Amino acid sequence: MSATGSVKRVDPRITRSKTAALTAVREILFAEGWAAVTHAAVAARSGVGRSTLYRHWPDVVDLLRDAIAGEMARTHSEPKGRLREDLLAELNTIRRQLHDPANLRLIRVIIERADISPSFAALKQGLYREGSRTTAEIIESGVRRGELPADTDVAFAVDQLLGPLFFRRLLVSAAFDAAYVDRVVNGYLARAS
Amino acid sequence: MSATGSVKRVDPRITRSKTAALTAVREILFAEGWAAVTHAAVAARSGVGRSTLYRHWPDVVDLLRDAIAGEMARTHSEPKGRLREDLLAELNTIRRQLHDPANLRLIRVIIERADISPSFAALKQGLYREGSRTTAEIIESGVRRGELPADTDVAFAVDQLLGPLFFRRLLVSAAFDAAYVDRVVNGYLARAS
DNA sequence: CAACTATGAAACAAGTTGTCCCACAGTATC
DNA sequence: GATACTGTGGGACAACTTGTTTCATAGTTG
Repeated sequence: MSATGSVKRVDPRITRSKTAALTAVREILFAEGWAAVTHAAVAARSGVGRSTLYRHWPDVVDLLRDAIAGEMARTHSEPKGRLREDLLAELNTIRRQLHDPANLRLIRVIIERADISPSFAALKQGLYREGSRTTAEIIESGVRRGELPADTDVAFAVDQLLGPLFFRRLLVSAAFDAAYVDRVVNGYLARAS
Repeated sequence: MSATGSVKRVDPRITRSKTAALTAVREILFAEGWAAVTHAAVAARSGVGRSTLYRHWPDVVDLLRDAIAGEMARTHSEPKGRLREDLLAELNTIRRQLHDPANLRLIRVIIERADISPSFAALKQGLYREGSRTTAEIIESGVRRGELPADTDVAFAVDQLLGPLFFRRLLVSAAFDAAYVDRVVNGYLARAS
Protein backbone atom coordinates (compact mmCIF):
# COMPACT_ATOMS: atom_id res chain seq x y z
CA MET A 1 0.00 0.00 0.00
CA SER A 2 2.93 2.30 0.57
CA ALA A 3 6.00 0.84 -1.12
CA THR A 4 6.10 0.98 -4.90
CA GLY A 5 6.84 -2.71 -5.01
CA SER A 6 3.50 -3.69 -3.52
CA VAL A 7 1.56 -1.88 -6.24
CA LYS A 8 0.30 -4.69 -8.44
CA ARG A 9 0.87 -3.97 -12.10
CA VAL A 10 -2.48 -4.06 -13.78
CA ASP A 11 -2.81 -5.60 -17.20
CA PRO A 12 -3.21 -2.63 -19.59
CA ARG A 13 -6.01 -4.49 -21.32
CA ILE A 14 -8.07 -4.35 -18.12
CA THR A 15 -7.46 -0.63 -17.73
CA ARG A 16 -8.42 -0.09 -21.31
CA SER A 17 -11.74 -1.93 -21.21
CA LYS A 18 -12.61 -0.46 -17.83
CA THR A 19 -12.11 3.15 -18.85
CA ALA A 20 -13.86 2.58 -22.16
CA ALA A 21 -16.82 1.00 -20.36
CA LEU A 22 -17.11 3.69 -17.68
CA THR A 23 -16.96 6.44 -20.26
CA ALA A 24 -19.81 4.80 -22.14
CA VAL A 25 -21.79 4.46 -18.91
CA ARG A 26 -21.51 8.19 -18.28
CA GLU A 27 -22.56 8.98 -21.82
CA ILE A 28 -25.61 6.75 -21.60
CA LEU A 29 -26.44 7.99 -18.13
CA PHE A 30 -26.33 11.54 -19.34
CA ALA A 31 -28.30 10.89 -22.51
CA GLU A 32 -31.01 8.54 -21.29
CA GLY A 33 -30.90 8.15 -17.53
CA TRP A 34 -29.73 5.33 -15.35
CA ALA A 35 -32.38 2.84 -16.38
CA ALA A 36 -30.83 2.76 -19.85
CA VAL A 37 -27.49 1.67 -18.44
CA THR A 38 -27.46 -2.08 -19.14
CA HIS A 39 -24.56 -4.38 -19.90
CA ALA A 40 -25.81 -4.69 -23.46
CA ALA A 41 -26.09 -0.94 -24.03
CA VAL A 42 -22.67 -0.25 -22.56
CA ALA A 43 -21.14 -3.01 -24.69
CA ALA A 44 -22.72 -1.59 -27.83
CA ARG A 45 -21.52 1.91 -27.16
CA SER A 46 -18.05 1.19 -25.83
CA GLY A 47 -17.07 -1.67 -28.10
CA VAL A 48 -16.17 -3.68 -25.02
CA GLY A 49 -17.54 -7.21 -25.16
CA ARG A 50 -20.66 -8.05 -23.22
CA SER A 51 -18.95 -10.95 -21.49
CA THR A 52 -16.09 -8.70 -20.43
CA LEU A 53 -18.52 -6.33 -18.77
CA TYR A 54 -20.20 -9.16 -16.87
CA ARG A 55 -16.75 -10.28 -15.74
CA HIS A 56 -15.79 -6.92 -14.21
CA TRP A 57 -19.20 -5.82 -12.99
CA PRO A 58 -21.59 -8.71 -12.44
CA ASP A 59 -24.23 -6.24 -11.22
CA VAL A 60 -25.19 -3.10 -13.14
CA VAL A 61 -25.30 -1.16 -9.89
CA ASP A 62 -21.54 -1.61 -9.53
CA LEU A 63 -21.03 -0.29 -13.03
CA LEU A 64 -23.12 2.78 -12.28
CA ARG A 65 -21.47 3.36 -8.95
CA ASP A 66 -17.96 3.15 -10.36
CA ALA A 67 -18.86 5.51 -13.17
CA ILE A 68 -20.36 8.05 -10.82
CA ALA A 69 -17.69 7.79 -8.15
CA GLY A 70 -15.00 8.53 -10.69
CA GLU A 71 -16.82 11.49 -12.16
CA MET A 72 -18.32 13.72 -9.49
CA ALA A 73 -16.62 17.07 -9.55
CA ARG A 74 -14.60 17.37 -6.42
CA THR A 75 -12.96 20.73 -6.88
CA HIS A 76 -13.26 23.11 -4.01
CA SER A 77 -11.95 26.55 -3.26
CA GLU A 78 -9.07 27.15 -0.89
CA PRO A 79 -9.99 29.24 2.15
CA LYS A 80 -7.76 32.27 2.59
CA GLY A 81 -8.85 33.11 6.11
CA ARG A 82 -11.35 35.85 5.29
CA LEU A 83 -14.86 34.76 6.19
CA ARG A 84 -16.92 36.58 3.59
CA GLU A 85 -14.52 36.11 0.67
CA ASP A 86 -13.99 32.43 1.48
CA LEU A 87 -17.72 31.76 1.63
CA LEU A 88 -18.29 33.58 -1.64
CA ALA A 89 -15.49 31.66 -3.33
CA GLU A 90 -16.69 28.28 -2.13
CA LEU A 91 -20.37 28.88 -2.85
CA ASN A 92 -19.52 30.11 -6.30
CA THR A 93 -17.54 26.94 -6.92
CA ILE A 94 -20.59 24.96 -5.91
CA ARG A 95 -22.74 27.21 -8.08
CA ARG A 96 -20.64 26.29 -11.09
CA GLN A 97 -20.96 22.59 -10.32
CA LEU A 98 -24.71 22.94 -9.96
CA HIS A 99 -24.92 24.44 -13.42
CA ASP A 100 -23.04 21.64 -15.15
CA PRO A 101 -25.78 19.39 -16.59
CA ALA A 102 -23.71 16.22 -16.27
CA ASN A 103 -22.98 16.93 -12.65
CA LEU A 104 -26.61 17.74 -11.91
CA ARG A 105 -27.73 14.51 -13.49
CA LEU A 106 -25.37 12.57 -11.27
CA ILE A 107 -26.64 14.34 -8.18
CA ARG A 108 -30.23 13.53 -9.09
CA VAL A 109 -29.44 9.90 -9.78
CA ILE A 110 -27.63 9.53 -6.49
CA ILE A 111 -30.46 11.16 -4.57
CA GLU A 112 -32.95 8.78 -6.09
CA ARG A 113 -30.91 5.58 -5.90
CA ALA A 114 -29.60 6.21 -2.38
CA ASP A 115 -33.13 5.60 -1.19
CA ILE A 116 -33.04 2.04 -2.46
CA SER A 117 -29.49 0.86 -2.79
CA PRO A 118 -27.20 0.83 0.28
CA SER A 119 -24.25 1.07 -2.03
CA PHE A 120 -25.56 4.37 -3.37
CA ALA A 121 -26.49 5.56 0.09
CA ALA A 122 -22.87 5.18 1.13
CA LEU A 123 -21.71 6.96 -2.00
CA LYS A 124 -24.09 9.84 -1.31
CA GLN A 125 -22.99 10.11 2.30
CA GLY A 126 -19.38 10.37 1.19
CA LEU A 127 -20.15 12.93 -1.47
CA TYR A 128 -22.12 15.06 0.96
CA ARG A 129 -19.35 14.96 3.50
CA GLU A 130 -16.76 15.89 0.94
CA GLY A 131 -18.98 18.46 -0.72
CA SER A 132 -19.77 20.33 2.47
CA ARG A 133 -16.43 19.99 4.21
CA THR A 134 -14.88 23.16 2.82
CA THR A 135 -17.94 25.23 3.72
CA ALA A 136 -17.93 23.73 7.21
CA GLU A 137 -14.23 24.51 7.62
CA ILE A 138 -14.74 28.13 6.61
CA ILE A 139 -17.48 28.49 9.22
CA GLU A 140 -15.35 26.79 11.85
CA SER A 141 -12.40 29.05 11.32
CA GLY A 142 -14.75 32.04 11.37
CA VAL A 143 -15.85 30.89 14.81
CA ARG A 144 -12.23 30.37 15.86
CA ARG A 145 -11.33 33.91 14.84
CA GLY A 146 -14.33 35.26 16.71
CA GLU A 147 -16.06 36.54 13.58
CA LEU A 148 -18.95 34.21 14.26
CA PRO A 149 -20.58 33.45 17.64
CA ALA A 150 -18.90 30.70 19.64
CA ASP A 151 -22.15 28.72 19.79
CA THR A 152 -22.57 28.64 16.00
CA ASP A 153 -24.12 25.38 14.81
CA VAL A 154 -21.88 24.47 11.87
CA ALA A 155 -24.22 21.92 10.31
CA PHE A 156 -27.10 24.38 10.49
CA ALA A 157 -24.95 27.07 8.89
CA VAL A 158 -24.19 24.68 6.02
CA ASP A 159 -27.92 24.00 5.59
CA GLN A 160 -28.63 27.71 5.40
CA LEU A 161 -25.85 28.43 2.95
CA LEU A 162 -26.11 25.45 0.62
CA GLY A 163 -29.83 24.74 1.07
CA PRO A 164 -31.07 27.63 -1.07
CA LEU A 165 -28.60 26.81 -3.87
CA PHE A 166 -29.56 23.14 -4.11
CA PHE A 167 -33.24 23.93 -3.66
CA ARG A 168 -33.15 26.36 -6.53
CA ARG A 169 -31.40 23.99 -8.91
CA LEU A 170 -33.04 20.70 -7.93
CA LEU A 171 -36.57 21.69 -6.97
CA VAL A 172 -37.23 24.97 -8.73
CA SER A 173 -35.02 24.08 -11.70
CA ALA A 174 -34.06 27.71 -12.04
CA ALA A 175 -30.58 29.02 -12.70
CA PHE A 176 -28.89 31.52 -10.39
CA ASP A 177 -25.89 33.79 -10.74
CA ALA A 178 -23.09 35.16 -8.59
CA ALA A 179 -25.36 37.95 -7.37
CA TYR A 180 -27.68 35.31 -5.94
CA VAL A 181 -24.77 33.77 -4.06
CA ASP A 182 -23.90 37.25 -2.74
CA ARG A 183 -27.37 37.60 -1.31
CA VAL A 184 -27.24 34.19 0.33
CA VAL A 185 -23.90 34.93 1.97
CA ASN A 186 -24.90 38.47 2.94
CA GLY A 187 -28.12 37.16 4.40
CA TYR A 188 -26.30 34.59 6.45
CA LEU A 189 -23.64 36.99 7.73
CA ALA A 190 -26.13 39.77 8.47
CA ARG A 191 -27.82 37.53 10.98
CA ALA A 192 -25.01 35.39 12.28
CA SER A 193 -22.27 37.85 13.00
CA MET B 1 -67.57 20.37 -17.68
CA SER B 2 -69.89 22.34 -15.40
CA ALA B 3 -73.38 20.87 -15.50
CA THR B 4 -73.98 17.64 -13.62
CA GLY B 5 -75.60 16.20 -16.68
CA SER B 6 -72.38 16.30 -18.69
CA VAL B 7 -70.52 14.23 -16.13
CA LYS B 8 -70.17 10.87 -17.87
CA ARG B 9 -71.03 7.98 -15.66
CA VAL B 10 -67.97 5.79 -15.54
CA ASP B 11 -68.30 2.06 -15.56
CA PRO B 12 -67.53 0.95 -11.99
CA ARG B 13 -65.31 -1.79 -13.37
CA ILE B 14 -63.00 0.82 -14.84
CA THR B 15 -62.82 2.71 -11.58
CA ARG B 16 -62.14 -0.52 -9.78
CA SER B 17 -59.24 -1.66 -11.94
CA LYS B 18 -57.77 1.82 -12.09
CA THR B 19 -57.66 2.35 -8.36
CA ALA B 20 -56.38 -1.17 -7.77
CA ALA B 21 -53.63 -0.65 -10.32
CA LEU B 22 -52.55 2.76 -9.04
CA THR B 23 -52.43 1.48 -5.48
CA ALA B 24 -50.16 -1.33 -6.60
CA VAL B 25 -47.97 1.14 -8.48
CA ARG B 26 -47.45 3.17 -5.33
CA GLU B 27 -46.64 0.06 -3.32
CA ILE B 28 -44.07 -1.11 -5.84
CA LEU B 29 -42.66 2.37 -6.24
CA PHE B 30 -42.24 2.61 -2.51
CA ALA B 31 -40.75 -0.84 -2.09
CA GLU B 32 -38.43 -1.07 -5.08
CA GLY B 33 -38.24 2.22 -6.94
CA TRP B 34 -39.66 3.35 -10.22
CA ALA B 35 -37.67 0.98 -12.40
CA ALA B 36 -39.58 -1.93 -10.86
CA VAL B 37 -42.90 -0.48 -11.98
CA THR B 38 -43.74 -2.50 -15.08
CA HIS B 39 -47.09 -3.58 -16.46
CA ALA B 40 -46.30 -7.14 -15.48
CA ALA B 41 -45.34 -6.28 -11.89
CA VAL B 42 -48.40 -4.11 -11.39
CA ALA B 43 -50.63 -6.84 -12.82
CA ALA B 44 -49.13 -9.43 -10.49
CA ARG B 45 -49.55 -7.26 -7.42
CA SER B 46 -52.94 -5.74 -8.13
CA GLY B 47 -54.69 -8.73 -9.64
CA VAL B 48 -55.64 -6.55 -12.59
CA GLY B 49 -55.01 -8.24 -15.91
CA ARG B 50 -51.94 -7.30 -17.90
CA SER B 51 -54.00 -6.53 -20.98
CA THR B 52 -56.27 -4.26 -18.98
CA LEU B 53 -53.25 -2.26 -17.85
CA TYR B 54 -51.98 -1.87 -21.40
CA ARG B 55 -55.44 -0.72 -22.39
CA HIS B 56 -55.57 2.10 -19.83
CA TRP B 57 -51.90 3.07 -19.80
CA PRO B 58 -50.08 2.07 -23.00
CA ASP B 59 -46.89 3.63 -21.61
CA VAL B 60 -45.54 2.92 -18.13
CA VAL B 61 -44.71 6.58 -17.70
CA ASP B 62 -48.41 7.39 -17.73
CA LEU B 63 -49.02 4.81 -15.07
CA LEU B 64 -46.31 6.28 -12.88
CA ARG B 65 -47.46 9.81 -13.47
CA ASP B 66 -51.06 9.06 -12.62
CA ALA B 67 -50.03 7.24 -9.46
CA ILE B 68 -47.82 10.08 -8.33
CA ALA B 69 -50.17 12.88 -9.28
CA GLY B 70 -52.94 11.31 -7.24
CA GLU B 71 -50.76 10.77 -4.22
CA MET B 72 -48.60 13.80 -3.47
CA ALA B 73 -49.67 15.32 -0.21
CA ARG B 74 -51.20 18.63 -0.97
CA THR B 75 -52.27 19.76 2.45
CA HIS B 76 -51.19 23.18 3.44
CA SER B 77 -51.75 25.39 6.44
CA GLU B 78 -54.15 28.30 6.40
CA PRO B 79 -52.51 31.66 6.98
CA LYS B 80 -54.09 33.64 9.81
CA GLY B 81 -52.44 36.94 9.04
CA ARG B 82 -49.60 36.76 11.57
CA LEU B 83 -46.27 36.51 9.80
CA ARG B 84 -44.24 34.45 12.25
CA GLU B 85 -47.02 32.08 13.24
CA ASP B 86 -48.11 31.52 9.67
CA LEU B 87 -44.57 30.73 8.54
CA LEU B 88 -44.08 28.33 11.43
CA ALA B 89 -47.37 26.59 10.70
CA GLU B 90 -46.65 26.20 6.98
CA LEU B 91 -43.04 25.10 7.37
CA ASN B 92 -44.06 22.57 9.97
CA THR B 93 -46.64 21.18 7.58
CA ILE B 94 -43.90 20.81 5.01
CA ARG B 95 -41.66 19.28 7.65
CA ARG B 96 -44.23 16.58 8.27
CA GLN B 97 -44.48 15.84 4.56
CA LEU B 98 -40.72 15.63 4.28
CA HIS B 99 -40.66 13.00 7.00
CA ASP B 100 -43.20 10.74 5.37
CA PRO B 101 -41.10 8.10 3.58
CA ALA B 102 -43.66 7.56 0.82
CA ASN B 103 -43.81 11.27 0.11
CA LEU B 104 -40.04 11.60 0.11
CA ARG B 105 -39.71 8.75 -2.33
CA LEU B 106 -42.11 10.45 -4.69
CA ILE B 107 -40.18 13.71 -4.49
CA ARG B 108 -36.94 11.92 -5.30
CA VAL B 109 -38.46 10.08 -8.21
CA ILE B 110 -39.90 13.26 -9.65
CA ILE B 111 -36.62 15.11 -9.29
CA GLU B 112 -34.79 12.37 -11.14
CA ARG B 113 -37.36 11.71 -13.87
CA ALA B 114 -38.05 15.38 -14.55
CA ASP B 115 -34.58 15.58 -15.99
CA ILE B 116 -35.47 13.10 -18.70
CA SER B 117 -39.20 13.02 -19.24
CA PRO B 118 -41.07 16.21 -20.20
CA SER B 119 -44.19 14.73 -18.71
CA PHE B 120 -42.47 14.51 -15.32
CA ALA B 121 -40.92 17.95 -15.74
CA ALA B 122 -44.40 19.40 -16.07
CA LEU B 123 -45.58 17.43 -13.06
CA LYS B 124 -42.67 18.72 -11.01
CA GLN B 125 -43.25 22.30 -12.07
CA GLY B 126 -46.86 22.05 -10.97
CA LEU B 127 -45.98 20.46 -7.66
CA TYR B 128 -43.37 23.09 -6.93
CA ARG B 129 -45.78 25.87 -7.70
CA GLU B 130 -48.44 24.36 -5.53
CA GLY B 131 -46.03 23.41 -2.79
CA SER B 132 -44.53 26.86 -2.44
CA ARG B 133 -47.65 28.94 -3.03
CA THR B 134 -48.76 29.14 0.58
CA THR B 135 -45.29 30.17 1.74
CA ALA B 136 -45.15 32.78 -1.00
CA GLU B 137 -48.57 34.11 0.00
CA ILE B 138 -47.53 34.47 3.62
CA ILE B 139 -44.49 36.46 2.58
CA GLU B 140 -46.55 38.61 0.25
CA SER B 141 -49.09 39.50 2.88
CA GLY B 142 -46.23 40.24 5.29
CA VAL B 143 -44.99 42.75 2.75
CA ARG B 144 -48.47 44.14 2.30
CA ARG B 145 -48.84 44.72 6.03
CA GLY B 146 -45.44 46.38 6.15
CA GLU B 147 -43.89 43.68 8.36
CA LEU B 148 -41.39 42.93 5.60
CA PRO B 149 -39.56 45.42 3.37
CA ALA B 150 -41.45 46.50 0.29
CA ASP B 151 -38.64 45.34 -1.97
CA THR B 152 -38.68 41.79 -0.59
CA ASP B 153 -37.90 39.18 -3.28
CA VAL B 154 -40.59 36.58 -2.65
CA ALA B 155 -38.97 33.78 -4.64
CA PHE B 156 -35.71 34.33 -2.83
CA ALA B 157 -37.49 34.27 0.51
CA VAL B 158 -39.01 30.91 -0.43
CA ASP B 159 -35.55 29.58 -1.31
CA GLN B 160 -34.21 30.67 2.04
CA LEU B 161 -37.09 29.22 4.01
CA LEU B 162 -37.65 25.94 2.18
CA GLY B 163 -34.10 25.39 0.93
CA PRO B 164 -32.62 24.31 4.26
CA LEU B 165 -35.50 21.90 4.91
CA PHE B 166 -35.27 20.13 1.56
CA PHE B 167 -31.47 20.19 1.64
CA ARG B 168 -31.46 18.49 5.01
CA ARG B 169 -33.88 15.76 4.00
CA LEU B 170 -32.77 15.12 0.43
CA LEU B 171 -29.03 15.74 0.52
CA VAL B 172 -28.00 15.23 4.13
CA SER B 173 -30.67 12.59 4.77
CA ALA B 174 -31.00 13.82 8.32
CA ALA B 175 -34.24 14.35 10.20
CA PHE B 176 -35.15 17.67 11.76
CA ASP B 177 -37.72 18.76 14.31
CA ALA B 178 -39.95 21.74 15.03
CA ALA B 179 -37.07 23.47 16.82
CA TYR B 180 -35.10 23.37 13.57
CA VAL B 181 -38.01 25.02 11.78
CA ASP B 182 -38.06 27.67 14.52
CA ARG B 183 -34.44 28.50 13.85
CA VAL B 184 -34.98 28.73 10.10
CA VAL B 185 -37.92 31.10 10.54
CA ASN B 186 -36.19 33.13 13.25
CA GLY B 187 -33.11 33.39 11.09
CA TYR B 188 -35.11 34.61 8.17
CA LEU B 189 -37.11 37.16 10.16
CA ALA B 190 -34.08 38.40 12.09
CA ARG B 191 -32.52 39.52 8.86
CA ALA B 192 -35.50 40.40 6.74
CA SER B 193 -37.61 42.54 9.04
C1' DC C 1 -84.14 -9.86 -20.29
C1' DA C 2 -81.12 -8.20 -24.11
C1' DA C 3 -77.39 -5.42 -25.66
C1' DC C 4 -73.24 -3.74 -24.38
C1' DT C 5 -68.50 -3.28 -22.65
C1' DA C 6 -64.56 -4.13 -19.55
C1' DT C 7 -62.07 -7.88 -17.97
C1' DG C 8 -58.39 -11.44 -17.46
C1' DA C 9 -56.41 -15.61 -19.43
C1' DA C 10 -53.78 -17.66 -23.04
C1' DA C 11 -50.88 -17.71 -26.88
C1' DC C 12 -47.62 -15.36 -29.50
C1' DA C 13 -43.33 -13.14 -31.79
C1' DA C 14 -39.61 -10.20 -30.75
C1' DG C 15 -36.37 -8.73 -27.84
C1' DT C 16 -33.40 -8.83 -23.49
C1' DT C 17 -30.61 -11.05 -19.82
C1' DG C 18 -27.20 -13.68 -17.79
C1' DT C 19 -24.00 -17.65 -18.69
C1' DC C 20 -20.84 -20.54 -20.81
C1' DC C 21 -17.39 -21.86 -24.13
C1' DC C 22 -13.70 -21.07 -27.27
C1' DA C 23 -10.36 -19.09 -30.70
C1' DC C 24 -7.44 -15.29 -30.57
C1' DA C 25 -4.46 -11.58 -29.48
C1' DG C 26 -1.90 -8.75 -26.15
C1' DT C 27 1.30 -9.23 -22.12
C1' DA C 28 4.98 -11.07 -19.22
C1' DT C 29 8.96 -14.42 -18.56
C1' DC C 30 12.62 -16.94 -19.68
C1' DG D 1 12.00 -14.81 -30.05
C1' DA D 2 9.76 -18.86 -28.20
C1' DT D 3 6.63 -20.07 -24.20
C1' DA D 4 3.18 -19.80 -20.91
C1' DC D 5 -0.33 -16.83 -19.30
C1' DT D 6 -4.53 -14.08 -19.09
C1' DG D 7 -8.07 -10.78 -20.76
C1' DT D 8 -10.94 -10.24 -24.67
C1' DG D 9 -15.02 -10.49 -27.69
C1' DG D 10 -17.95 -13.49 -30.54
C1' DG D 11 -21.41 -17.09 -30.76
C1' DA D 12 -24.72 -20.04 -28.93
C1' DC D 13 -27.92 -20.86 -25.31
C1' DA D 14 -32.07 -21.14 -22.15
C1' DA D 15 -34.87 -18.33 -19.30
C1' DC D 16 -37.37 -14.45 -19.01
C1' DT D 17 -39.79 -9.96 -20.37
C1' DT D 18 -42.51 -7.02 -23.47
C1' DG D 19 -46.20 -5.56 -26.19
C1' DT D 20 -50.12 -7.58 -29.07
C1' DT D 21 -54.01 -10.00 -30.30
C1' DT D 22 -57.83 -13.01 -29.56
C1' DC D 23 -61.59 -14.84 -26.97
C1' DA D 24 -64.91 -16.64 -23.51
C1' DT D 25 -66.85 -14.73 -19.46
C1' DA D 26 -68.89 -11.81 -16.13
C1' DG D 27 -70.45 -7.22 -14.67
C1' DT D 28 -73.28 -3.11 -16.18
C1' DT D 29 -77.09 -0.50 -18.29
C1' DG D 30 -81.66 0.37 -20.06
